[in-house]
Amino acid sequence: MSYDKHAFEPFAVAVDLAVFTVRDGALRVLLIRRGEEPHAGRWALPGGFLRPAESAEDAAARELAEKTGVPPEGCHLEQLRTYSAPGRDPRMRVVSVAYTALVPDPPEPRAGTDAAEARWVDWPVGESLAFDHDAILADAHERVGAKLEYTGLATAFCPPVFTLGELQAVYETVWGTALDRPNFRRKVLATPGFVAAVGGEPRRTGGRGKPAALYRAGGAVALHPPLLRP
Amino acid sequence: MSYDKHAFEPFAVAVDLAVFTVRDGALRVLLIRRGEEPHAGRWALPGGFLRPAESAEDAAARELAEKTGVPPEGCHLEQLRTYSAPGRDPRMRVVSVAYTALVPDPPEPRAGTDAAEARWVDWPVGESLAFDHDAILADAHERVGAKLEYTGLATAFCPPVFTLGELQAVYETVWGTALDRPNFRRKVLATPGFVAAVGGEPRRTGGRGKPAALYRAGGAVALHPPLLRP
DNA sequence: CCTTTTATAGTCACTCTGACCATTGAAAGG
DNA sequence: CCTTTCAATGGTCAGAGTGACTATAAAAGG
Repeated sequence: MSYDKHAFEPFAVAVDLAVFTVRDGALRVLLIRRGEEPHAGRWALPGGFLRPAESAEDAAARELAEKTGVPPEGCHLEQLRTYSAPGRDPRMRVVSVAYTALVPDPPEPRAGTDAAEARWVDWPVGESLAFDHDAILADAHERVGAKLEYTGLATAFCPPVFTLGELQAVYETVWGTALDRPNFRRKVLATPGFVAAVGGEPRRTGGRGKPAALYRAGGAVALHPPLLRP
Repeated sequence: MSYDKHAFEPFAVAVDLAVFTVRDGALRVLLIRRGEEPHAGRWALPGGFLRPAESAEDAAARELAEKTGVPPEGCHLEQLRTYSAPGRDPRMRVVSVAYTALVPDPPEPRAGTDAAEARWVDWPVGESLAFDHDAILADAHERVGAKLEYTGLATAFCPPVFTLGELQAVYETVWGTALDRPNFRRKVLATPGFVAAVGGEPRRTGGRGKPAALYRAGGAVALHPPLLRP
């Protein structure tokens, strides 16, 4: 870096969170309704400013815990990209580091001091969001869909123990396409490290149909071969 | 975002550039030798602070043009990620948005006012870089290697018109592995939009061996099917 | 008991891939 | 001039992976 002999301007640095979950076969995103100007009354992504001794990762984890009540260990949190257009906030110059989070079982969100309301909203969101949050959310969704292909990320949407049907529902919900069940099963089980069978062969019953075998995340970060979209 | 009712600290915001090129079968990265403290005399990534009315993308394009003399249209420039650890700069709190750039034919770099020296250095760099630039550079290299698999990015390393041998050399150089020439050819030509044959069937002669047919970038951003690493 | 529903097993044709071998066309060297 | 060398190009072949599809198993609900 070349700070020397160059002036620099101070900026406000914030984090914005695109928090996704899958519930009842629908993809949902956590939004807050803004209580103050600008954009009062409109939906926006949760977020907040960095504190003096805090990295953007720390701030994102803190905001996630504050807004959802989910501990940072229980969910996937990943930097998306940084948005820095000069006019993106009408009040002042704000550079925002956006994060994508995936949570398995969504508790009811908490409205913070700054938000009139916090809620899980079905994707795609009907109305347009505050600031440039439409673009951030679209980028986040695209990233999640792409990462399902070549990483084991889909298990982050699932509880610790899940069935292959639940895992398939994650793919179908995020991608918005139906998948062939036997073929999905074959690919997942043929990919080393994607899922691991739960010992003792317990099965989930209670619903309709034949009881399903249970699996947990296999710990693999990259899928070989990848599970490509149709 | 939830600025309201929260204090916020001012930060300095900078961009750092990981500029790669392929020359003589070697992957090279553009580095500057720092002229001032901290880390005076050590290699670092080129970069600089955002100006008041400038986005990070604008600042990265400006720095790239200043340091390399390459016009922004002629090369690939893409945001990598943002580094914001509190102690990453000993002088003050600096949040840096890192960019990866790929340039085809490297002109001699210009030493800026802040750099004692600017040079193309072979990858991997022997000595450790200033600040957290080792981590940034490693992340950039990993990203470039991954993007070669599923995007047509490799053509960004090549001149406007190139041979399949040159394209293959890009893959081999970035990945550090040898590829089978007939198979590489088959896959590239079978991937729609990756490359387009130059009309009139001209061929490049002058070197050893049979003259090679010429191609230009096909304009495809995503490769279907992808060209996976061995 | 019979139907519905979901999980699981298996088949088959087609494509893609990696590992090869063969040929072509130019330059280099005697 | 002829031979060698070298890279580009064309082709083969077996095995893995995939999509489409059929069949069976095990539960719930009437």
